[in-house]
Amino acid sequence: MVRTRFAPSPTGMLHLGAARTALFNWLYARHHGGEFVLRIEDTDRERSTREAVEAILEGMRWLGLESDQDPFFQSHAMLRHQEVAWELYHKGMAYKCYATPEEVEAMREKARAEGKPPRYNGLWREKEPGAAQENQPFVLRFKSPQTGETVIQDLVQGEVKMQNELLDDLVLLRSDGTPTYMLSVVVDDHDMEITHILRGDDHLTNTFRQYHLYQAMGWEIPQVAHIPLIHGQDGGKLSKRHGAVGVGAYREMGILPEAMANYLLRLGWGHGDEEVIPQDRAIELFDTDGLGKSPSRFDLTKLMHLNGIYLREAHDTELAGYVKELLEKQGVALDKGQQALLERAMPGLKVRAKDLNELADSALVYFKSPIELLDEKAEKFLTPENLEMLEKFANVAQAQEAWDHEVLEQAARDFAEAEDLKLGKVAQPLRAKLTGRTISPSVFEVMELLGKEESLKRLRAVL
RNA sequence: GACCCCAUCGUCUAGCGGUUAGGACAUCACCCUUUCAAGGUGGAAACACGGGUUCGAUUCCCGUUGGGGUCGCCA
Repeated sequence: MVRTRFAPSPTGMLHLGAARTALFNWLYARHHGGEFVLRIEDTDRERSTREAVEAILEGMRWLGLESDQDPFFQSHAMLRHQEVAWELYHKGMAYKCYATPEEVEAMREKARAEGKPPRYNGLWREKEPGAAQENQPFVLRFKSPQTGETVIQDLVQGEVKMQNELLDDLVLLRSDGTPTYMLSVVVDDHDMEITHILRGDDHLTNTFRQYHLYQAMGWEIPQVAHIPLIHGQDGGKLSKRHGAVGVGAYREMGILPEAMANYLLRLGWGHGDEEVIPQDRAIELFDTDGLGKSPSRFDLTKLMHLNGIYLREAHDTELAGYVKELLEKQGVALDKGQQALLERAMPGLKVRAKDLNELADSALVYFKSPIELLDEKAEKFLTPENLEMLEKFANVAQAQEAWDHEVLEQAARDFAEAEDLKLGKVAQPLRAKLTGRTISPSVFEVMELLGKEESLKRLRAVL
């Protein structure tokens, strides 16, 4: 059975790249009817924080990427990792290295100077510790093969080769006895029976070193797929200087999780001409053959476009729920009647918004008075002549028996004709007076939803 | 610096030896229109370069250039 994992280290926000990796792993498992698990790689206790774990879980929940098991914390498996390290040692596949960090650094410098890859030179590989090493600190290093080449079959990159002499003897246990990342991932992926690893291609070179660890333990090697990283607009690795990199920030920008997931899916993965791919369709289509080999740039504009699409297709009840919350945050509480109004107003509002914040703001015309909302552009429409004209129109409106947008629009058309005005010359001042803004859904729709009483009240109010 | 990876419109991508090189975002024009959106129609826009292989290369191979990644007792 297919089993994938997402293994973030909890040192900050849920990065967009990480979110995409999580999404791919989740989709791969779902597509193949397998399982998806979350492993928190918190072995660096200096940098790992409780808040970061929360942010990751929160982000995953938001994106709808539920895992099939409770999150596994790597730090809890430390004993197991050490056990494997010592097993390797007893099998003669690892050795104690007494070189100090300074000595190792010197080796690197020397190699660098010789134009070779900076690496540990294997000083203690065959050397037996003498009396001088008694009670001295040491690290446990893995005996990496020094000759031949390693070939891995990557689901995305294809066949990738590496000369083994380029690999140095990686540290398995630090001088304080704690396991390193390189050891822990391998042990955990094996113990958790992970069959497929989809991760950023910054891990590609690690794969060669991990390969030999699997071999040394006689373990089966999982399939790997290294996906190119997400870059910023300038082509560099996506980082803070490109703007928001945490999914939480996009949530706050009013992005719908469905849109975020769809956008992330299409960054580095494609299926013909399909652009709008909701979750169930994504599960149906996703596989590694659709993954691209070249890095892609993050484009906020396209994300926003997709958000608009999902916004328009979203259920009015759902959107009204989001908006209600956002309005409450700004201190605008809605009673039951207003909530119903909000939902009815949604079709007219959602086609005009590109994110939830805009949507919430546009809904204000129904809940705040024109005086409160009045902006400069709208004010310009409220000239003495226009106000006079609107007074006349108020009488026309009041005379209407039925109160719906069609009737009102026809009344406005007739009125405009009688006054020898274009409809726009009536509608725009009307909008300004009614909403305090120059942008809103159809004024006639606004009037219908506001109701006759409220509409006339606003129309006749002295600003 | 060494090693590894990548290279189609500005961006995301389709293409898997023979296509008028397709779609989407953005952009421009027009239409619709009470504003703003949405929508409709149309336009401009790409195979990085140089060698091969082949009857024929965007597609296969090599090199150049450009970009990215990795070289920790971080993960």
